[in-house]
Amino acid sequence: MKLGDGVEAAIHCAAMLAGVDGDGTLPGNAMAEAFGLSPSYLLKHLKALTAAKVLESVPGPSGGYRLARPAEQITLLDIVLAIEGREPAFRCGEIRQKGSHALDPSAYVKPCGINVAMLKAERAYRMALAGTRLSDIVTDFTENTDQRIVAASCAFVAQNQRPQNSRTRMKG
Amino acid sequence: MKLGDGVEAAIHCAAMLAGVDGDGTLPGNAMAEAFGLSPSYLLKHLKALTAAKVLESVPGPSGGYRLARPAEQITLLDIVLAIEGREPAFRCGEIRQKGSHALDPSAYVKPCGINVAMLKAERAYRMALAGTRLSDIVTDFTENTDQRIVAASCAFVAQNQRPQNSRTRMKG
DNA sequence: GTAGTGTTACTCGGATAAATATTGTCCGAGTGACATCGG
DNA sequence: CCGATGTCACTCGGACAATATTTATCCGAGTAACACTAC
Repeated sequence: MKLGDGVEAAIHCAAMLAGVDGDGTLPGNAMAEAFGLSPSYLLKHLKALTAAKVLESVPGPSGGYRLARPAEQITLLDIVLAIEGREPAFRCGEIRQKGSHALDPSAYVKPCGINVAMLKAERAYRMALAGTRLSDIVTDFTENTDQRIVAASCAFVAQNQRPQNSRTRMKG
Repeated sequence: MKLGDGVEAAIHCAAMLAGVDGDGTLPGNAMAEAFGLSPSYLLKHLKALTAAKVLESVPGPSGGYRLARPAEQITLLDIVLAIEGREPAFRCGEIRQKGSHALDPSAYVKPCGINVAMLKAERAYRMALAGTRLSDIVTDFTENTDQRIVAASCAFVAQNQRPQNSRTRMKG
């Protein structure tokens, strides 16, 4: 029951990407530096988010990552599933029919009650994650966070974002 | 986000232990054989359950394991926490202040909103687990399972349980 | 026949290897920007 | 001065090690039953 460490990084990056203007992008390298992570490792997770259609990637200079859809349409569940995989945490190994006194397979047509209970709990977990949109995270961040952090984050985004439409970045 | 494989075994064992008479015990060896698991490995998890006060262990011949309290007072959450550990799956590494442009620590007094959201979801998960008692599992098992399985399980328990009060087991 | 005693076999408990998943790193493919060259 | 072109640097993407966690195993400590002996 240990959630991968990359989930935290993924959500932070997604929240930061929600702050870029228009369809501009933010390089993974900049985000890694912003959060003190090894760039190569963060790329691994950003790649997973891209494969899950949560982010879009733009190659080449002035490339980077961008949200694949508005922050209102991205939930924490999307991000968690993209990083941790879509299959449930509890996988029933059907050990009830693995024992030495196994019965005829026809006896095991009904699902294992333990599996049902565990999956029910996990469904509650996913429901709670699905109920939190990325835009909620951003709103809560801008409202209930020390304004120094908000200002610093906005400044960082403004300085590192790469506009995509016919404009080059200004340096320094 | 992968739940340990021992959780399934632990719940099955606990449900089986709920079927022993009085304060009789069931050896871990028998349960391992019943579910086709390696005995030495199952002992590890049973030990964890014992340390968490979910089970009680009786050493010596005619010893074994027994529920530490009635099945109505044991929830799936107790078992899961005993096996997987009590700390939450999502651990906030506070990467927001690990970056290169870290601010004064006084800016980070308010908790990270992402951490709050994740912990809220996990609380929902634990609430669902806490809402399912071991007695519910047993009831659902006896009512909504093929009676061949129920009969086989009861027979196995009756044959392998060790009465604890001044009576020795009858063999064969 | 009954009580005491020593042995034995069975139990759980902790410490120790193997396997797997996660974490971390590196190198290669692709692309747009920049400088250079020609008109 | 303007446009085309070649080079370059920066990006993401996938393949490759190191570490941590989980899984599996073995051996030792403890205890109650059993057999034996003495009374």
